[in-house]
Amino acid sequence: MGLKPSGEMYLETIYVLSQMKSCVRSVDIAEHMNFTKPSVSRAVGILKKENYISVDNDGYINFTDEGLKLAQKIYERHTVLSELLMLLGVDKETASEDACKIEHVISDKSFETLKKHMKDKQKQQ
Amino acid sequence: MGLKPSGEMYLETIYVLSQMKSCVRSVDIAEHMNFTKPSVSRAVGILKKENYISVDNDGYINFTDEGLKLAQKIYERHTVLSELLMLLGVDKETASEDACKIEHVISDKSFETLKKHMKDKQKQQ
DNA sequence: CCGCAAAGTTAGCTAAAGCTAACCATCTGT
DNA sequence: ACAGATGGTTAGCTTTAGCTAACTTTGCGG
Repeated sequence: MGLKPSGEMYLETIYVLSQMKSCVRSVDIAEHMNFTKPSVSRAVGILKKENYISVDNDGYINFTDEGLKLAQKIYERHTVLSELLMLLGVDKETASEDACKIEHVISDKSFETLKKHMKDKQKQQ
Repeated sequence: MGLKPSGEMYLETIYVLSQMKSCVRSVDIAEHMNFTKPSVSRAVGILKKENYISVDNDGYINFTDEGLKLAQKIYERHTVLSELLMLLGVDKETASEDACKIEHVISDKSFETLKKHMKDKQKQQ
């Protein structure tokens, strides 16, 4: 039935971590998000049950096709939104924080519009 | 401790209703937001307890100074954000829906930046 | 005056998503 | 070989914010 902001946040974190290190475990997520192990354990269980990730016997997490697609989508939103805010003069810290919130609630339609606007703006500068 | 998105949404709704009709009651909010009376009853109780509104003996709702200020702030965010999205080409419906979500999570800093950008954009067109 | 409709409240359910405490299973170092 | 660290899970608490069912209060119409 589609992920909630919280689930998307976990997925995005897994994506980011998977680009920084070869293998991602629950404990890495907990560390990175500053959540407790049980919280992560449950969230990972849900992502697995809903077929966004798989977890092998050693506790290493891998995306399913659907999971990867969604993670990349969220991550793109994050980067585009924070770049856009920064382009307009918002400091990096704030831009990233706000992008983190907006990325989970904005519609595809609005996001694509903003993305196009950002590209144009980027060119003309 | 500051209102959550849900509380802000109620406040904004009261503000909008108060501009459409002389008096606002809980049942009007319920009608407008498509929530049940008990849900609204609790929310109104919280807004009252936290001093954003007062409710007189007849059930009519009025803002406190703080409540009005916050309601106007949220409402301004809503209008500016949806105008901005529309200016960039997003349809009214979607723009309003997205504004509704973003208005509760964006920082003052980013909002003011976007607002300024919108004004500029508005002028040059 | 009786009865109904409208407005509000109370009690209690649910789901989401964080938490702690406590436990289990490995793996490692002396 | 066994103690402790590391990683994960289970059970159960808390808050938020929606819901239904059922109640109270009030104001009318006939």
